[in-house]
Amino acid sequence: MATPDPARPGFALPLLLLAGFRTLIDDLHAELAREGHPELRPLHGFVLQAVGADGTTATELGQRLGISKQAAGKTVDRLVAVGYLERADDPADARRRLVRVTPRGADGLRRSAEIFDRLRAQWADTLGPQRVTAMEDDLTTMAAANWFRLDVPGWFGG
Amino acid sequence: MATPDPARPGFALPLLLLAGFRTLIDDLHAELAREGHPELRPLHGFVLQAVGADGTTATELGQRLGISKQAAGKTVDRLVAVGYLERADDPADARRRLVRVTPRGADGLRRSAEIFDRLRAQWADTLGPQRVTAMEDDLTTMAAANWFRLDVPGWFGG
DNA sequence: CTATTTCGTCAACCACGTTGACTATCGTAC
DNA sequence: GTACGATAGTCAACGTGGTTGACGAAATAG
Repeated sequence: MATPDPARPGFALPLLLLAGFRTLIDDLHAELAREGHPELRPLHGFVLQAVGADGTTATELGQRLGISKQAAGKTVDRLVAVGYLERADDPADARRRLVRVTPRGADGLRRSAEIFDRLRAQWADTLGPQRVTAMEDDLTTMAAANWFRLDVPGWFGG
Repeated sequence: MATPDPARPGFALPLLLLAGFRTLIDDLHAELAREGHPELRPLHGFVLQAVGADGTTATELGQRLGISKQAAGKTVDRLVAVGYLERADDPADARRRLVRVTPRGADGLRRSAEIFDRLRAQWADTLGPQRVTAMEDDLTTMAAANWFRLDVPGWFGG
């Protein structure tokens, strides 16, 4: 299983995509930990990104991430507990609880983006810029429908 | 978040790799369900693959998958419950419980491989065979170290 | 004013992973 | 032949990230 089986070419591709993803994510978080964000877990970056600069609510966050509002609420709880998000009352609607990125969360987000840029540059150094662009273009073609879906029902606990 | 930000090229790559992986896995399991394997969950295929034709033990399976023997044992429990794996005593060592793929498990595995081959062929039809090969080669270069690691510590429940 | 919808939360549950502790068995060293 | 260390499997407790169902409080529509 550690090496591709030439008689089964199809099996290699999903594993390679997962391995590529994991490589980037692992490198990102190793570097984030070095830069003062050891608490930031892989999912958190995507959640912070989805909350955005304007803030949002748990229900809306769930819609953006493709998960239930309850799951979104629990994730927000964890991010609040580690200081990356904060909640505030909505003066215009007492049912809503606004979720906002804290300064620390914004710092983590900014560093994540910078680190991803550096990692992409590393890939471009090794493979050549046009190969990386080709990979992005091809994946966009084949996977556009799943681009924004972060939930993985049935995959990681469904 | 639904479209890549040109100012942040690095952010797109991991999301695209994840989306590509998910696309293949989702398509695989949609087709597997159609072919009589609705119970087969995404992780199961990798586990069956890791068990292999010769069978193994829970501890060895854990080592192959990079997870603890306890986690491997629980996963085997689930696969046994749905009929894809079976346990047997090792006549030569009463401590060991051999784990083997059942005929149904072998059928699922064979179909998975065939479906992956067809999906790869679809990608090759759309992108051109040399682009798919290039993607595989490039991912092998960048992600070889994570090729066989299926565990995602800190990612999906760590 | 009442009926409906929406937001957030609580509770129970599942999948998948962890660590620690424990039993039973094997292999070896004496 | 017995004592001992290493190994296989399991149990228990827990953490993370999901699910569905139920419910109260607040907004909105009639």
